[in-house]
Amino acid sequence: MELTGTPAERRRHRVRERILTAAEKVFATEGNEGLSIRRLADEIDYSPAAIYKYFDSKETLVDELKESFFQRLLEHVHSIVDTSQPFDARVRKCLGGYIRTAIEKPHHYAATFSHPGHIAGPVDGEPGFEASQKGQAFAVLSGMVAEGINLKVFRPELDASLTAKSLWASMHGLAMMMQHIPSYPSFRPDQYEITPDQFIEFHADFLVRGLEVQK
Amino acid sequence: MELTGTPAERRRHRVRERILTAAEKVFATEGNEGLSIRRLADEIDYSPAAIYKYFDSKETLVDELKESFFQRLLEHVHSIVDTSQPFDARVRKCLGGYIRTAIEKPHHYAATFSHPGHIAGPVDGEPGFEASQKGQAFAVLSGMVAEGINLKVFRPELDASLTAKSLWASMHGLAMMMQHIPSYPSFRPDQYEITPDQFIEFHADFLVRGLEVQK
DNA sequence: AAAGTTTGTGAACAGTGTTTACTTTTTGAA
DNA sequence: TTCAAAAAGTAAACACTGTTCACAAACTTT
Repeated sequence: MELTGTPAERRRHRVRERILTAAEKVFATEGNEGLSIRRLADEIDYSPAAIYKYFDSKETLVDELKESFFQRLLEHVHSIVDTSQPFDARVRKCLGGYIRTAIEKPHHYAATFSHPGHIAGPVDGEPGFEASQKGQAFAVLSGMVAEGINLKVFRPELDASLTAKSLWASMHGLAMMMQHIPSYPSFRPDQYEITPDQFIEFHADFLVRGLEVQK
Repeated sequence: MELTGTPAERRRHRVRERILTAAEKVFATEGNEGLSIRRLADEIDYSPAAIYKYFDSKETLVDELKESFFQRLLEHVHSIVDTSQPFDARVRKCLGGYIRTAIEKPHHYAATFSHPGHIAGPVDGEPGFEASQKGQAFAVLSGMVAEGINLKVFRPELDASLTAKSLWASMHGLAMMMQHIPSYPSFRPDQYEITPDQFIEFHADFLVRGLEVQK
């Protein structure tokens, strides 16, 4: 627990956090629609107008929720990538970990990528892109692809940047599908049962195989 | 122009269509948020309450918009598949066509796959799935994969159903990314310019190559 | 203790989807 | 043609939403 700043600042920070944690709880379970300023005010025993002393709008408040979610997502992927496992296993775990984390908080993930809120911002090539969360996530992915090419595991003619974008899109797609289409992975229960985790593995495998050199 | 039914029925149908086309116009440009019942009522010179004589709720109205969009999407894909082109070209055109149509009406596409509205419904294995739009779209895709396996173009150990799901998710992901992340395809303009169409092609190619037999 | 700033509030504004009671119009049969 | 039943259309209200504004209370600083 940090005890920095004047008492007033600390008090302010405490209330701000109370608002954020209350918002986080509602948003995680009911999403943006279920999160209303009045309800939030009720839960922390303040008036609705009070919240506007701490946040400019509901959107900026939710943006902070999305940002800290994306931060966790990024850290999780990073923690996998930084492992000293064989390249192949690392890639698969990284892709799978991304989807799994995305599915854990569906509302957060969908909101992050649906409204041009925080996922907008600097684009590759523009100043500040590398420092942005999006830039970091992209760097992890395209770095992995580049490594695969160097290791001669992935095809040499591949462009790391473009391939990373295709990979990300494919991961993103599965994350969205598994959220929004009921029992997406478990189609055809007559033939064989397949768990979400197994399908994620299948998907990651399907993508990685497309990159590998043909021998 | 069909002249079926009693005059009353035809009149009713005409008003219903007026509502739908007005809604379509607004929804296409401004999405669900921009489409309000009052605004709709204004545009067709009725009272807001009148609309509820034709639709149970705003949601069911929008569901109809989504449904007819998905119908067009399906028909477009079908028209490509039914071509007598070489298998490889057909697959690529089909995948690309899907994304292109999705991007043409971003709000429709995103809404269709975001809220469990009409994309919900019977799941593979349940009765009525094959007849549903989702079921038909899935049949097209998994049929193509099965054909590729038969032609020994795709790897024989692939499961057509699972693979189709992975493919669909990957397509879906790119469609969403290209909508929501500004200039997704054109990253790294310093290295080389790439148009959205070129990126879609790259993506489809990336996916298909992962399915092909290694020679 | 006085002045000034921050924090909190009740009430209102402008929206939203939806329902209710009511009137007008249209329909179908006596 | 007349007349009751059904359908179409509406104004007004309800219960929400995010947000703002004038004002009061509390805390800080001088």
